[in-house]
Amino acid sequence: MAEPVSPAGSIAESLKSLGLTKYEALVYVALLQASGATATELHELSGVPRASVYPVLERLSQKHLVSVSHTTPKRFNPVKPDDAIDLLMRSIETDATRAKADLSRVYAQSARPARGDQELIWSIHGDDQIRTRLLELLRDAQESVQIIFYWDHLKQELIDTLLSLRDNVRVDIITDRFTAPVPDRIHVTLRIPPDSHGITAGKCMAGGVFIVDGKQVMVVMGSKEEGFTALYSEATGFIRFFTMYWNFFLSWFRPQ
Amino acid sequence: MAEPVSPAGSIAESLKSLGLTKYEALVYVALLQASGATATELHELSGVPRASVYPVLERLSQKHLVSVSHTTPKRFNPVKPDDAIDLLMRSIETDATRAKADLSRVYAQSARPARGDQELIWSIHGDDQIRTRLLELLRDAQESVQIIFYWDHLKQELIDTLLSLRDNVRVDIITDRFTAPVPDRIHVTLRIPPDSHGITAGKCMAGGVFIVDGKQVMVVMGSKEEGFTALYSEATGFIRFFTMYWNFFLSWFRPQ
DNA sequence: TAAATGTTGTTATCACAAAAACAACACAGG
DNA sequence: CCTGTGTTGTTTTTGTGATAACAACATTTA
Repeated sequence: MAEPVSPAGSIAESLKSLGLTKYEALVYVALLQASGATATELHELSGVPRASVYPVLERLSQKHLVSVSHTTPKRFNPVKPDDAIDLLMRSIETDATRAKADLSRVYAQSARPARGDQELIWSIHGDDQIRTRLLELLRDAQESVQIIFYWDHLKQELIDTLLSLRDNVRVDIITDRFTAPVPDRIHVTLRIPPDSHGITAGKCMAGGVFIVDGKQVMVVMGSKEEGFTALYSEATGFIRFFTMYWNFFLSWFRPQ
Repeated sequence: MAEPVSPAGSIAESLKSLGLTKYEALVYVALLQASGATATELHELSGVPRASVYPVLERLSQKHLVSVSHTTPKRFNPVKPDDAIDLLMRSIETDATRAKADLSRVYAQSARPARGDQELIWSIHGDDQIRTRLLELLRDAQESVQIIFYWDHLKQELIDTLLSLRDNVRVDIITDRFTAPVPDRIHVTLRIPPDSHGITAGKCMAGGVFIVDGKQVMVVMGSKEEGFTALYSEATGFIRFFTMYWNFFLSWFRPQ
């Protein structure tokens, strides 16, 4: 008996992040399958204890997700799922925009001193966050950008950003392959890393080193499976290490 | 000392509906005011117990809302609030669309028998839900629409819906005033209800009765303050009662 | 140098509230 | 009578909130 791709449990998970509890989700899903059902029917269909069905439906009613009949036994009708989810989303969006406004105000007001990033190494998690910070970093380049690039994603976005730099910013890229057409602005050097050490820089591995103006370094590590982690630093030791690493790559491995 | 319009507590409320806990919200807000702070500083700024700051920041890091330094003491940096909230919203939206798809499939698949609404009276809560169901109801009118209308909102939307009906559907409205220009299609009768019984049908009260084809009735009650409640029924007794009510209004009160 | 002090990061423990799960009861209708 | 409904409690569980204690390390002080 093949389970549907999204069994009730999975749906419940999605609904929970919209502010519903497990029981609320289960009962609502059950009610969709049996509009006009009684509390007992919903209990049987959803597996929720019968006594719990009543308070749960009360909450769902207050959230405007079900309507209730005035008969005995009480019968219940679900709000159409599209309307229901739009309703929940709208409520969340309201909070989101308010939060965004408030937080931005707080963030802008806070005196952010030219902070002592100089000696620190920062961990950044989350693909989006890494992408944002990376492009931000590259956009601010004044003199040079040095890149070691074994990262499948981000090709086009990266190039676009690099091309938007001022003309006097020198851009060097070391990579194993570069499928996209490469404008003249960007100096590309092909280098194959040694795959003798077990893991090839294939699909399972990805990463990159980005050195900006010889003053800022961002290192991206990870794989598609586990997600990415990035390190960012302006610490001199950190920069020295990865500049050396970059030169090492440039001179050591065989050109393609 | 005047509190800002949105103190930290209020912001925390908004953030909670985006999936953060109280502590996560407090620490994040504190961190916005002091980028690059240490755990102890955040403890002092946010009021969150120092020991709790570490797991909280760990969770925030997993949610990609902060980056962490590798120094001792650890220092933390917030993701910019716009990016952070966009990130949270995108995650929720993903769940929402998946839930919508799944639920719609469930809802469509469920054999919805020509359900025995006939003897039931349904309670509907929530302004949006009431509006949706009401317009839905009116759109399906085949022969006649009878309305008692003491409801300030919904004027234009209501008229638009009524005008979209087929020509042979007779539309009668009883109301105390009708500010909008009334097309010929709609027969409007002005009746002032007795205001002797205490409450006038003024701003504090609002309501309406909608009888469709003499077979479906929706009654909307409530006030702007407490929100609205609606009753819907196809029960013959219910319909008889409100049809009588309608005729009563039409014949009893003095014309304006 | 050695003891005292303070800070950081970590762990364990407890309190508390909401949700989940179960038991019991009054009551209506057949 | 019995069945099923609606309601009321009570217990268990879970996640969060809150406090205390501890080891590791650095700093100060005698």
